Amino acid sequence: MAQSLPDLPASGDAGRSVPLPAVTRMPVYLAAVESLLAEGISTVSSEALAAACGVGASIVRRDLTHAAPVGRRGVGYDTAELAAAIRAFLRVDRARPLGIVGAGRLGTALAHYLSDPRHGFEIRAVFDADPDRVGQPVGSLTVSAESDFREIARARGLELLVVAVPGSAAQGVTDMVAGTSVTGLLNFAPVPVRAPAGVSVRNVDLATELQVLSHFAPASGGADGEAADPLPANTKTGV
Amino acid sequence: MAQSLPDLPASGDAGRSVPLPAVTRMPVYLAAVESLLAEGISTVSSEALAAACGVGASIVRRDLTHAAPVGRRGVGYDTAELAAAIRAFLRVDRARPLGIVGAGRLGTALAHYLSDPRHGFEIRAVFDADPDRVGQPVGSLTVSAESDFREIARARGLELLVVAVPGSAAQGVTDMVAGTSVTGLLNFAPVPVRAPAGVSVRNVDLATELQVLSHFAPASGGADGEAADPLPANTKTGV
DNA sequence: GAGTGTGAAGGAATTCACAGCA
DNA sequence: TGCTGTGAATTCCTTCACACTC
Repeated sequence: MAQSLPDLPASGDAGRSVPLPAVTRMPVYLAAVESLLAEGISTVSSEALAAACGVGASIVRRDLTHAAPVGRRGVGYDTAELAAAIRAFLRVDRARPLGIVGAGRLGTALAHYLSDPRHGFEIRAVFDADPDRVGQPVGSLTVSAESDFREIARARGLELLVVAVPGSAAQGVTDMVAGTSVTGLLNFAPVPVRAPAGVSVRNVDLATELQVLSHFAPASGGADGEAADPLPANTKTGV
Repeated sequence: MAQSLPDLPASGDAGRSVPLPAVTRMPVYLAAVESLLAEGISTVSSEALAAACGVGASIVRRDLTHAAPVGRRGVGYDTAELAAAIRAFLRVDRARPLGIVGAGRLGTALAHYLSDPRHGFEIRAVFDADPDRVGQPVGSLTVSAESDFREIARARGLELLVVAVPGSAAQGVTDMVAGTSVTGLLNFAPVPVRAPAGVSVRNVDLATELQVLSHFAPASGGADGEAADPLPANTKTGV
């Protein structure tokens, strides 16, 4: 390192971006801090937080200086302040308008789960391509026709979209979001999708998760010489 | 909290372990290769596979030498052979016996989704603590009482367990698996669980995933100076 | 020539260790 | 003294470039 050019690392980009692994840990911290808040605890140390989240203390400190630098030396972090800072970092300090495409079993399960406002989201629409499902109730909402997506997305200001449709339909749904207010897409369909510019995509394939787990889980009763290395601690998101 | 202690590095283990990021990419490769197989394509290059999976070609080669070293120089990878090798690596070369705890909306949705044998799993039991749900059908199975878990798990040789119960019940369910044939646990409850020794845990919290996505998805229409760095490509599992 | 396997270089994230503030 | 914030060291993963095989 230390080549001739001192800085100017990311050309033109002012981007002081937080490492992705750190971002994925923030919701874990947030959940832990909210739990402390609920118990009336007003201060927490990096060590205590680390223990609650199953990570090292120094990584907690580094993460928080990146994303929520509200610690006080010799004291710790004020829980209320820290929770607010993390929520702001994750942009869930206001409930974000959310839509779900696919009113099948998975889609409706997600709709009910995410309707808890504590998660930071507000479900404003559920769509389905099947005419039989359109008009059916899901929680306090009514299923809308997928063909009305663009209009409704704009009208209701949807910012995030959960895609819970069959794999064959996923790319089509993804293409729909171009030019709408949607800037993030959580894809549960078991196929990769290419998103329009300006839209972030995160894929969550349940079968994939299980297969990864499967690798680390030996057949039991196995007196096979195979030791099967352990899964390195808090893998994956939610610790 | 983490499950297994951070250390205890599989003592005595000669440890030639594949990097975790590489493991998480294997299901993606597998899906792509199976798709090629279905098209009757019998050979694939690292470059072609990389393009299909949205990663670099050299990482594909490195991953495959780690986990499925079946390439032929100057030729490429035989798709059938590669698929078999990856399945073996992930231990899904035989359908793995799987149980689901929690027959609520999410649990039943997962049950139906995973009942497709192509994923490499065979659902052998669905449990619930609610007596009203016990005896109800889920697909071709009948919901069993959670209190019968240990007995049924042993009898049916369950190796993996999907936990789809409320957060308050997750640790209790996790504790149940001690001493059974279950060696892997996929936790959907939004709380960290500590697993018994010898059991790998992977947490998948849907709210967490959305919060991570939320960070990368700016409020639309935003003329806010905030540029919001883009999500670094194929984050998370499925490509 | 085509394309894998791999040492070596490069970069990113974690961990260490301690300086600095309350 | 207690605990955060942070340069420096370390470890891990990725990328490069090419030797080697078909």
